[in-house]
Amino acid sequence: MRLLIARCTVDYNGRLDAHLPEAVRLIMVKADGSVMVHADGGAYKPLNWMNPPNRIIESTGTWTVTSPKGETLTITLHEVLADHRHDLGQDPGLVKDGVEAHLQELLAADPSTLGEALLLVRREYPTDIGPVDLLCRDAAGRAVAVEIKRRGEIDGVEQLTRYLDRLNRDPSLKPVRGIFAAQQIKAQAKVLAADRGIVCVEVDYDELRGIERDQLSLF
Amino acid sequence: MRLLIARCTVDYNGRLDAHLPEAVRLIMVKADGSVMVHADGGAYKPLNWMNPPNRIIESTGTWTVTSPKGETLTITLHEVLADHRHDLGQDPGLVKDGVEAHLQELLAADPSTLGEALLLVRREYPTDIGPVDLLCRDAAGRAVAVEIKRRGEIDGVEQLTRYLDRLNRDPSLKPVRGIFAAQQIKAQAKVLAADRGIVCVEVDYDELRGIERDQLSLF
DNA sequence: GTGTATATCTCGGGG
DNA sequence: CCCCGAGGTATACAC
Repeated sequence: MRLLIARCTVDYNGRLDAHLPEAVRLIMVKADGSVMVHADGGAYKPLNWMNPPNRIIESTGTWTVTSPKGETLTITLHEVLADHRHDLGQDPGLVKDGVEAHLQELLAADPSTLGEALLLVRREYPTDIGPVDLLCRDAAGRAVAVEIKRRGEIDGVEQLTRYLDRLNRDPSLKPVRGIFAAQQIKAQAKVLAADRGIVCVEVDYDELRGIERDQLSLF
Repeated sequence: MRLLIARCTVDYNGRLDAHLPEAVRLIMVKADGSVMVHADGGAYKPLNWMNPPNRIIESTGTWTVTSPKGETLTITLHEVLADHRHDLGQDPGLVKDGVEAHLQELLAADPSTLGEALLLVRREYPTDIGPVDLLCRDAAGRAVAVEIKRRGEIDGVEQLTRYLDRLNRDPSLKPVRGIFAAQQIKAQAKVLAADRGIVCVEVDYDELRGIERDQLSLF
């Protein structure tokens, strides 16, 4: 990684055109060819950047960074105040917990946590406009589509509505009803869901995880 | 701005839980209190970060960053390889061109570029679920709602549909029809729009800008 | 590769 | 303050 502190002007031409007037900034060049221009505030997004892969041409006082997609970043260096180089090596990577995928796993493992007797048919059940998070059958054998979000907002209800519309065109499934599950569901989303006959369920992630742990500890 | 190169482990607890095993990384602390932990790849997103405002407590070998929202970032320093400090000063900021706002300006200035005689009623016409990009009247005096996107995708059609649904509840506007305008519209979005009686128009931004320039040069 | 959905999205604007 | 919409969104994942 190379860290340059320099008084510079920067021009980006690509998906849009952008220009940075002269000022002192941090220019970061990563081992994979990424280039970022940072100001001393406004975390964490750089003012300008180029995603890898890139070709970096360094001539006197000017860096030209080109991507295969035809984007260019031109950095004009007026004064270089520091130029640090460090070898960081490969990063072992981030371990995450608490995102939607986990919630989906937990609910797939036991759909009855949604408040009624449900049997999982398939996770990521495919339709021609995208996959439904869970497709289940209820006690009476009727199809139930479940859309899972970490935070339930209006877009999620729209999404589930589109899926229901699609699924209900399949005679082997029809009639399909919907359950919208999330850790928290916003009032607007609840109103829209109610309007469309979709049931809302707020699930407690920590509790769910606790239940799973308890079940595992039985063995 | 402070730039630390250090062998470290990092833990984030907040909107989710995340952990970084021991490795050499860049730790960037900005003047506004932002903290970012970068690896030597994977532009431009940090592995971990905290947005300002923050309280940073530095004790021997451990940094604890706390936000008012109850998020915490704990950095354990195993070995500090470098510690650079630089004063960058205030940044004059970025100048952009070519985004949706500009497209909206150009179409507002001359809605007839959408392919028929239209008269602008108002930009950002307010409804209680959000503002419609353009509200116009056609040659026959009928209301037309226009949704503008840089790239036309399925979400944009959903958005316009919601607006039309709202606007059609207003007797002074009803019936309102929709035009979905974008530089490029995806096939799926076109299908959904057609299904809902919404007209799709692909506009050429460069040409539009050219026309504007020509008109200006008449004066 | 395209299409779809997620994100500690970030960021800015308006009520 | 929240809510909403845009983004050079980036990123992962299924088809």
